[in-house]
Amino acid sequence: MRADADVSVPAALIGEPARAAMLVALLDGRSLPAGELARAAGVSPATASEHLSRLTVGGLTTVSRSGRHRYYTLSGREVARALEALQVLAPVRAVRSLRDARAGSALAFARSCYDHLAGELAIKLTDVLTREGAFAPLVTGEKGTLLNAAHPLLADLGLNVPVHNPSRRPMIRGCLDWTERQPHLAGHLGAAVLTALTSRGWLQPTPTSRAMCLTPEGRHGLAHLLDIDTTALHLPS
Amino acid sequence: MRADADVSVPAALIGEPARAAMLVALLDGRSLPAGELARAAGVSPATASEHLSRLTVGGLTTVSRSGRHRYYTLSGREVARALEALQVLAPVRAVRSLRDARAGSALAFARSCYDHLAGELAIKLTDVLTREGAFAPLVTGEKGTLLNAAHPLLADLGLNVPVHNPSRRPMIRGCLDWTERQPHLAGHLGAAVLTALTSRGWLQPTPTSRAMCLTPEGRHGLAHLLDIDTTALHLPS
DNA sequence: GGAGTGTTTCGGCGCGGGCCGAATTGTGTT
DNA sequence: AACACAATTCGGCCCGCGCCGAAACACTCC
Repeated sequence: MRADADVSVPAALIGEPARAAMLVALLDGRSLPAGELARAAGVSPATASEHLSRLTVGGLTTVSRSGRHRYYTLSGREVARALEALQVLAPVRAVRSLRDARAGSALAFARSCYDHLAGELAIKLTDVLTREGAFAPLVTGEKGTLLNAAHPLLADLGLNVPVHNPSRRPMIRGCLDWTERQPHLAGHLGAAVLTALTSRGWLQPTPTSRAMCLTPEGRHGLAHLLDIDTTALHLPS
Repeated sequence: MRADADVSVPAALIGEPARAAMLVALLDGRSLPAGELARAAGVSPATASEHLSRLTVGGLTTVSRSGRHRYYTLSGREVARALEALQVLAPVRAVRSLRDARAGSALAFARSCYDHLAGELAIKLTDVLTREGAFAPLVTGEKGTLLNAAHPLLADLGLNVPVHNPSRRPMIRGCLDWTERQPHLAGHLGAAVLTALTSRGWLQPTPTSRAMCLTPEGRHGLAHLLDIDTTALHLPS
């Protein structure tokens, strides 16, 4: 028998700008050391340490120590889910500087979202795959249905998609893209696409943010793959 | 172009015990007047009013005035989603009194969850329907697949389920039950089941909480429908 | 119009907690 | 052993805000 659960506890943990910034920095599934998270949140190491301690006690993050660093990571997919659900409710943050605008446009173009790709590029990919019948139109937060596991685009990326997947995690899932306001490809396949793109050097993670950087080879490769002009792919300058 | 959204804003709104209590009270989709929400949260009307004002400015709730009452309601399904996602992360609240225990057991047995049914009874229903092949086993947060639209249990409830549904809302969805730790039936069908049960007087909403009260007729009707002994259905005393 | 009730606004109190600098612990490096 | 660096703990400051009582509105009903 379980009494009522208090929603306010995890919400209060997330509802603090510094902590929220750290959690969002971890949203792509990476493990980051305390110092880096302090910088990401714009607070002193002392403050960050206290916040991280609370987050860990509250079960939102997990620590793993390695040498003199302590790496923090989101403690599970449920945490990422909650953060995404809250992002949908979040107002737009004002752009304060040119630097912010740059960072914003880079993020808007391509960024990692937990373990898959988000942003303009992700939407382009999703659109092409949907239009060409690889899977049914995605719905935010829902499991998607695979229609053509042998779609050439997927094959070109070296992905052979099993028709039936044994794991509990859905092969295809719609994840709301909060820059584009439409669902993009997530789930197993979404993760596989991201790893394929990075492993062939088309996209590179940036050290400071979740933005993914499109390399020149990536630009040509993707233009060919998506059958569009290279100029259609913004390069965040 | 959209800059980064600040997750901490909605989270901070939810991350306050009084406000969280009011939001949870609204989780079943009802509209409640300010005074009732004040009681639900255990604060004075003055305090509740201030909280409700903040929630509304923050876009989590909507007001509609009717006479000298002001009815507040969650402003959308996204809000309910976020609350559910946070509930998964929430720790168990300690039971402080017998009164709490009573309320807890009533809630654990049957309660409304936004617009569908949750709790032990919901799990029983979901189990029977799954075992008998009405739909595939549910996964939390995912769209489910209908297998037998003409299942006798659904027919007995007067539900004729369209095989293809035109709306964007999925017919079947798995929703994590935080008392039972398994998914229960949500989506269009979940909502239809709840209305069917209440409209034939088997379940009655309680004025003060989300608990649903099983009537004697409901007890017999459901025992027959689920093909189990009436004693298997707890009556919250 | 006047009584009664639901709701909001205002003023003021007090606690919680976010913040930092300095000191401390623990772990690699030379 | 001595040093350097990451991370945490401690002490103290202070702002934000949650809370309530009293008063002001707003609306209904008589």
